[in-house]
Amino acid sequence: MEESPGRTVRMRDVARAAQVSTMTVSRALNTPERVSPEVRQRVAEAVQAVGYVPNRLAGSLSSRRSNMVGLVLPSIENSLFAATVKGVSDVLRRAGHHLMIAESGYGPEAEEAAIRGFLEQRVAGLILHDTLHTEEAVRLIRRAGVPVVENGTLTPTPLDMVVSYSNREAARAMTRHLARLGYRRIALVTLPAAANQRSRDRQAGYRAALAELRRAVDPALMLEMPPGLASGAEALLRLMDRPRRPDAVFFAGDVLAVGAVLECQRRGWSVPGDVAIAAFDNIDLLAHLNPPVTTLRLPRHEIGVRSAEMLLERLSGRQTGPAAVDLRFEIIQRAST
Amino acid sequence: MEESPGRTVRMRDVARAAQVSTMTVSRALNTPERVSPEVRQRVAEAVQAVGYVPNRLAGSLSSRRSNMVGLVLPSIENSLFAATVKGVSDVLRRAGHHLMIAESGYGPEAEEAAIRGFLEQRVAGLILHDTLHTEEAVRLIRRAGVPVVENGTLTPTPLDMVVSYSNREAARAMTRHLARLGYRRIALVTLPAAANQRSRDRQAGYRAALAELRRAVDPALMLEMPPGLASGAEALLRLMDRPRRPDAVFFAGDVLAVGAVLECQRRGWSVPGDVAIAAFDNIDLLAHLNPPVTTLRLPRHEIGVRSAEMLLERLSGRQTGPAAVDLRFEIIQRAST
DNA sequence: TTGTAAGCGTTATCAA
DNA sequence: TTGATAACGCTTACAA
Repeated sequence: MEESPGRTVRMRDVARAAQVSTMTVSRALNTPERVSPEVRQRVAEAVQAVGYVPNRLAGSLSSRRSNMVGLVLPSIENSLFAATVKGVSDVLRRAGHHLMIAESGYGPEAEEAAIRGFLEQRVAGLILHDTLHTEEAVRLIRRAGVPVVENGTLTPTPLDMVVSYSNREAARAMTRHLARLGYRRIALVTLPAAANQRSRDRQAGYRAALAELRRAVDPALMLEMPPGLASGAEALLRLMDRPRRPDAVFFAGDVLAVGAVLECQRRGWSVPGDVAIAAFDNIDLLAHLNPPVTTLRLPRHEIGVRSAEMLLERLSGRQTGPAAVDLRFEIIQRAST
Repeated sequence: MEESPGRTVRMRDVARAAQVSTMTVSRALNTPERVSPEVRQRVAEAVQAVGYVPNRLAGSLSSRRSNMVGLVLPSIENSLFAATVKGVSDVLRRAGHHLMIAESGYGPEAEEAAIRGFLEQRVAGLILHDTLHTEEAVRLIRRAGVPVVENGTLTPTPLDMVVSYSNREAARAMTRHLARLGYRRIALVTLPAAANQRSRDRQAGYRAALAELRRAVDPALMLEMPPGLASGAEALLRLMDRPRRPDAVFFAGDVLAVGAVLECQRRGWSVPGDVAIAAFDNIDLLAHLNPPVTTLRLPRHEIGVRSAEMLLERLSGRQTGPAAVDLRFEIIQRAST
C-alpha cells in the first residue's frame, strides 16, 4: 500500500523479496519458461508486493532492443490518417510495442527533425507517410540501420519497405469509371502538387486515363486547391464558370468533394444532373451526403496494420530485405455520378 | 560519408575525435554555455565528422529525466481529439519533448494498461483524456510521482492537474440558449452515459437548465445513442416519432447532429421550421452544412496547448501543486436554430 | 535452473 | 573550464 513517490523500486528489490538474483527476476519476467514454476510464482508475488514497474529505458539500453516505433505523419489533424494510426496502434499494442507520433507538416526538414528525434530515442523502427526525404534523413536512417515502412504512395525508390495503394492507378480507375458512365468533360481537382507526390501521382493517373481514352487533357479542367471544405466549394464554382463547363468533377483530395456537394445544395444544382461529383477517399460522410458521393475505398486501416506487421516481422528477424505491398482500392459507385 | 549500419557511434567516439573527455562532450551538447567556445566548436565538428546521434535512453537512465510525454485518448480515430493532439504536439516539440500516444477505447482497464506501459518507458508526464481510472492506475501514477493532466471534463476529484471546459456548463448554456430562442420542447441526445463522465455532465447541465426554467424533464426527450452519422439520423427519427414531438433537438456528442441534418434533407424537413438542431462541437463541417448548424465552440486546441504547457512548467520545477484550468466555450448561433 | 560479472551509453559528483 | 569515476537499472555471456 505504499503510494508515496519515494525511491524507485528496482529489480534488485524484487530479487531481494523473492530471495533470488536479479537475473532470475529478469528471466521470470521476460522468459518465464526458463524459470522453475515455483520461483516464477515467488517472483510474481514479490513484484506485486514491492510494486515493481520495469524500467524499459535500462532494459533497452542493455539489450540494445527497443519496443518503440516512430510514426511520422504529414498532419496530425487530418482525420484521413486516423484509420492508419489506429491500424498501427492496434498491431503494436498486441505485440507489446509503443507508438510515438510526430508531424512533418512543414516539409522534409520537419520530417528530418522528427526522424532524428526518434532515432535518438532508439526506436526499433519507423513508419513514414511521406516518401520525400532530405538527404540527411536518408543518411541517418541508413546509419541507424532501423527498418522503415513508407506509406504515402507506391514510390519507385523506397528506402526499405513500402505499404500503400497506387495513387496513380486509383486516379486512373476513377477517371475511366467516369468516362464509362458517359461523362465527356471530366475535371480534376487535387491538392497543390509541388511538394506532394500523392497529388502528382493522381494527376498522372488522370492524364493516363484520358490518354488511353484518346481524349485531350484540357488544362482548364485541372485545378490545384488547398485542403478544406470552402476550398472544394470554390473549386467547383471556378470550374462551372469556365466557358466550357465540365460535366463531372473528380475531387482527388481531402474533403474537397464534400465542400463541392454542399455548394451544389446551396445553389440548387442537381448532382449529377448539372454536374457529377466524385471523391477520392472513403470518409463516412460521403455515404450520408445528399446525394451520396461516388468515391474510392482506400485501404487506410489495412495500410496501418500491414505496416506495423511488416515492421514487427522484420524485427523478429524472420522477414528480411525490402518489400513492396500494393494494397487494393475499390470504386464505390453512388448517386452522385 | 559512412552510411553502413555498423557499430554505433557513441559519445566516446566524439570525445576522441575532439580530443576531450565524454563529460566535455556531454556539456557541449547539453549546456554549451559551460564550455569554452573553442572546445564547443571542436565538439560540434567532431559530432558532424563521426555522425553522432545521442542515445536518449542512456541519457535518461543516467539523469533520471525523460523527454517523453504519454497521451491517452479514448479513441485515436475520433477526429475531435485531433485538435488537442496537435496542440500538445506543437508545444512539446518546441520544448524538445516527444509524444507517445495510446488508446483507452475499451475502458479503464485499457487505460491502465496504457498508463503502465508509459510508466515503464519512464515518461516525464501523462495527459489523460478520461477522468475515470482504475484504482491500480491511480496507485501506479502516485507511486511514479509523475505529473498528470486530465482533460475530459472539469472533474471535482482530479488526480493532479485538470485542463478542460465544463461539459455541464456548456450543455446548460446551450439548453438555455435554445429556450431563449423560444423552443418549448427541447430534446437531448448524448452518447451512452454509463461509462462516460462527459455525457453525464452534459445531461446534468441540460437538467439544470430546465430546472432553472421551471420546466419538467420529459424522459421521452432524453436519448442515448452510440456515436456515428447513422446514429444521429436514427435518434432524430425516433424523437420525431414521439407522440409529443420536440421542437428542438440538442445533439451533445460526436457527429450526431450532422447525421440528423442530413436526414432532414432527405425527408424534406425544414430546419429549423420543422425541428431545430443544435450540436456540441465546432467541427468545420457544421458551418458548411445546409443549414449551417448552431453549436458550441470548444477550446479543443487550447486544451492541448495548456495541458502540455502546464506539464512542462511542472517539469521545469517552477509550477508546483495541483491546478485546475477552466477554459471557456462559446455558443455559435447559426441558421439551424 | 540459477547466479556472477561485465557491460549498455550516458550524466552526477567531486576533484583538479 | 575540464576530467576521472561511479552510478543509472537492466541484460548478455558465461559459469556453476
